[in-house]
Amino acid sequence: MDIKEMADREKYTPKAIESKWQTRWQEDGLYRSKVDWSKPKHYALTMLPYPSGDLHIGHWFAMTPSDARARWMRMRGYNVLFPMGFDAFGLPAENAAVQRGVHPAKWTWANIERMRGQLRTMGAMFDWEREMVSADPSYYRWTEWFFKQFFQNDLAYRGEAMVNWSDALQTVLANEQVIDGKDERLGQPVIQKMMTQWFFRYRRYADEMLNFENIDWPEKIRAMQTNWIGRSEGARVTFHTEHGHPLDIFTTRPDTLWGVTFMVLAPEHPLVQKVTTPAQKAEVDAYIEFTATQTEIERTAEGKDKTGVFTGGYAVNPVNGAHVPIWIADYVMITYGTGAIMAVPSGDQRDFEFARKFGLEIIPVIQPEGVSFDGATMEVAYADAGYMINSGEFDGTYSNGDKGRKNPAISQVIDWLEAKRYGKEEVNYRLRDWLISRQRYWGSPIPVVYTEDGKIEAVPDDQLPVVLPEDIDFQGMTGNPLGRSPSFLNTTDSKGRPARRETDTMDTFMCSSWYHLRYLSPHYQAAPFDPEEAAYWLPVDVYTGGTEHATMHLLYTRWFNKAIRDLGVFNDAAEIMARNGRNPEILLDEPMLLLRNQGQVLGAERNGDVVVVTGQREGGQLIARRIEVLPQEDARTLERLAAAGETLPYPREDNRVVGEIVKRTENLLTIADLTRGGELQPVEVPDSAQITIPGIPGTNTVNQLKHHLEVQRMSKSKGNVVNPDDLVSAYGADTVRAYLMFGFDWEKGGPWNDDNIQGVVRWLNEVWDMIMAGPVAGMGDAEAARQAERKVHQAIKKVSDSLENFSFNTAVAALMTLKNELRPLAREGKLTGEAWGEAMRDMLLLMAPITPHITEELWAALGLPYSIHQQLWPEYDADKAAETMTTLVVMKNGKPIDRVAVPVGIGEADAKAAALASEGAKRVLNSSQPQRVIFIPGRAGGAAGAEPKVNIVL
RNA sequence: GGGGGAGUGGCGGAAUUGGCAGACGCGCAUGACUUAGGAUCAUGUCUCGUAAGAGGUGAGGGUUCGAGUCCCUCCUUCCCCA
Repeated sequence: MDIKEMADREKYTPKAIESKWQTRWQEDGLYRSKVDWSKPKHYALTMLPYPSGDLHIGHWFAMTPSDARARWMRMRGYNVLFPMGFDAFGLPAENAAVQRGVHPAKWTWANIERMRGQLRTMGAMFDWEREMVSADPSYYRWTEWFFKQFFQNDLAYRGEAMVNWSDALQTVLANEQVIDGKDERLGQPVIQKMMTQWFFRYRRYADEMLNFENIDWPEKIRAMQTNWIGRSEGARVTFHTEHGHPLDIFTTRPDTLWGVTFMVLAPEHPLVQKVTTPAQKAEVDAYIEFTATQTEIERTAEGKDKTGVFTGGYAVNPVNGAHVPIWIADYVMITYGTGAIMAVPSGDQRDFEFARKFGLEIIPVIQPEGVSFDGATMEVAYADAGYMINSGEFDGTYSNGDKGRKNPAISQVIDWLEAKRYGKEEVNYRLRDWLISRQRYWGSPIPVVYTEDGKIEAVPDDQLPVVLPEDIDFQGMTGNPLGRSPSFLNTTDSKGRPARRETDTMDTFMCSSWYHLRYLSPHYQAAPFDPEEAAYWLPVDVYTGGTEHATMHLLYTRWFNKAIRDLGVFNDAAEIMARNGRNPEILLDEPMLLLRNQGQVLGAERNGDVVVVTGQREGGQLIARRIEVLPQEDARTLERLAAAGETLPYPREDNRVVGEIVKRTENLLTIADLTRGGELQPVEVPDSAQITIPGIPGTNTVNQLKHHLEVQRMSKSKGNVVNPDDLVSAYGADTVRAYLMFGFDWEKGGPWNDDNIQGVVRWLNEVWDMIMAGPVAGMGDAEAARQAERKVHQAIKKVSDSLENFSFNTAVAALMTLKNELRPLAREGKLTGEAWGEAMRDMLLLMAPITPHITEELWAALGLPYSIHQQLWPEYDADKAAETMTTLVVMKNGKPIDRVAVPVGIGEADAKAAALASEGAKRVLNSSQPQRVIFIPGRAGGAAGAEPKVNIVL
């Protein structure tokens, strides 16, 4: 080995060591996870990626901290399962086929291959032998099987429904996939269409899904799911038309029934034709036609102008016999409740606005004490607590503003309605059944056939999976691709007669609703999962991923789990569980016990140009004559001077503005003027203005001026994508991992920032140098050894607590602090070889989950036995972490005024005496007597703020 | 309009039960070593003040010996739902 090589060896070169250890770990099966009932299990799961072709920095941000935590659990003695796979069905593959002529399967598998390689560079402890790919027939065989289970047990049905149809995607979408009337993928308009589709009985588990008692999920997700399910308690009440047709409505406010002054039907309501009078018919028909062009969002937007048409018909209110006009209006949805509402304008703002617009009567029925409402003069609806009025025998009953039976007025009215048979108590949900049909190719087939006589038959189990055909031409075709494959389409039914296959495929959320089960035994043939594995590993202990799945994946997967539990799919596993002393009653109700969401890494912020604008004042704004963009260095210098409050080379002048462009709208610039303390200044740029930009010769235009960009999602078109591969080759995986954990609040995320990574680079270099330098010969010092031990144990506590709480940034900070503490001790030769070795050893162990490669390399360099990742987490010892001396903080009225060194655990009397004797106390007391002296004892652990305090109250 | 977050230095961000606000890091400043420095090392770095000291966590009020943390009012902002 020559000198250069030796020098290189002494430097930390991640590239050399990372692939070496990754290969070794894989060869040794270091991360294989096997059932072992003698050890406690821990199933850590992070949401699987869609194989779009390239790993994104967001994947690293989601996965590597989860990996660190899984590794930490493993070091604590848990048998950890941390699998990875691919959510491989979906539209992008099909789009690639259409656009580039690549078969979706080919495109998908090539991407998977590429992403596997990228995932490996993370150095995560994924057990690749448990990998699953949802587009693999060995996987979707069981997706189909689950569909059959649902189909055969009345959880899946074919139904006619108004669906969201995307012309751009040529398929229907679930409500969750439609945002503001547009599809969430392309942002193209979605229209309403009546179609026959496959549904799952999503509502069947609505109430159970509202219960989060036994799971630790973020408040935010629970709120979103609760909101999405939208349970409302109330009553169904039957009105009748004047012709005697029953007309059911659902209301959450039966206590306001006496205030009904009109009814509103959805334009699609079947009774509309029956109640419409000949005189109104033309107007009604025209309105119905108009409504059909509106999206649901447009129809229900709260601020919008109310529209509607009188049908000419009347309904009879059962509670008081009143005849009220029947209207139709687009804000009533045929899909919600009964498609008809009773309108109580005095108690509902939308009804109120409608009534005012069309001159309908308003009758107040709930009135707070001390107020007297008059329907003719009310200005807004009143929906809060009050006493019932104008309500017959219920007058004077108190309605407390609550919903459902918690409101005594509602409760009494419901009982009364039921006794009189006018209506009955009912619960309604916003949640609609799960629409799973997609008119696409690249998804799991729906294993049913249509017989000649129009019956639906499930494909027998021994014929599963129904495999996607290969002979599809994707280019230039519209409509459902499977319908174009005769080999697929034509089949036979159970009696051997010709039959036609279902050509819809399943929503990919179906695939991702059970992937955590397939990881348990991806090669198992007899069932979707091996009950022996399930009994041990289930449920998922920690699930991490993004909030964007709150009402979709995370709600679907809960539904799926409950449905298959009730179908007995878990029965064998439950039995084995019980035999091993685990309680299946609770453990199999929910798929994931604990959920945590990471935030999003956003594109880097971009600075705007710093400009010097001269021109003429006109009113508040400057009309530019000349705009000069400053070169980068000058701009930075200027900003630095301004930040430091120093004199700028440009004094403040009325006809000049100097600063960064923070916004530009057409020809109007907004500039944070440095000569005016950053105050925002509007600057108008006429075409005649002379603009100079360094490096761009010739005439420049206002369009070339760069304004400060908002922090935003990374995307190729915005040119702000951070490529993890580039980062890894520049810094190494350990640095990227540690930086992602250190530089952000993990649950929050934030804009990417290149500069801050330097801190992590220095940290790892210093750790490397410190250990490679070996112990420095010197006099071993007992106090120094004690100090090293103390700092190590304080770090054990801090790092453990941080990882436990997903507070990855403070875990890294604690490790950096430990390095800072140990380094002078090591360098000055104050530690014996033994004390040094112990401290380095523990420091590496604490770092191992976060930076697995460098720690493995240094572990080996210390001559310790392979592998560091099979070692136990150092045990925290509070005695060893304890300090002997601490700082007593002397305060005056809660503000620190002095500090005194005192022994840890100082008693109240001693502390007070020491405090009163301090210089600071003498000064503030000035020989007067304090009113009160309060002692706050120190806390254990050596954390900040744990010191004892004495507060002197003057 | 309803629900859930968030607001702390130039920046990313810390701060168990109310108990030294600004850990850790970036950046910056000064110095050292260098042919050189976008390397490394040392020191400093909330604001005002030469200092003693005073002030300080979006604004205002309250509870408390003591509030970033609890309560009330308001402002800004992000997300979800309508």
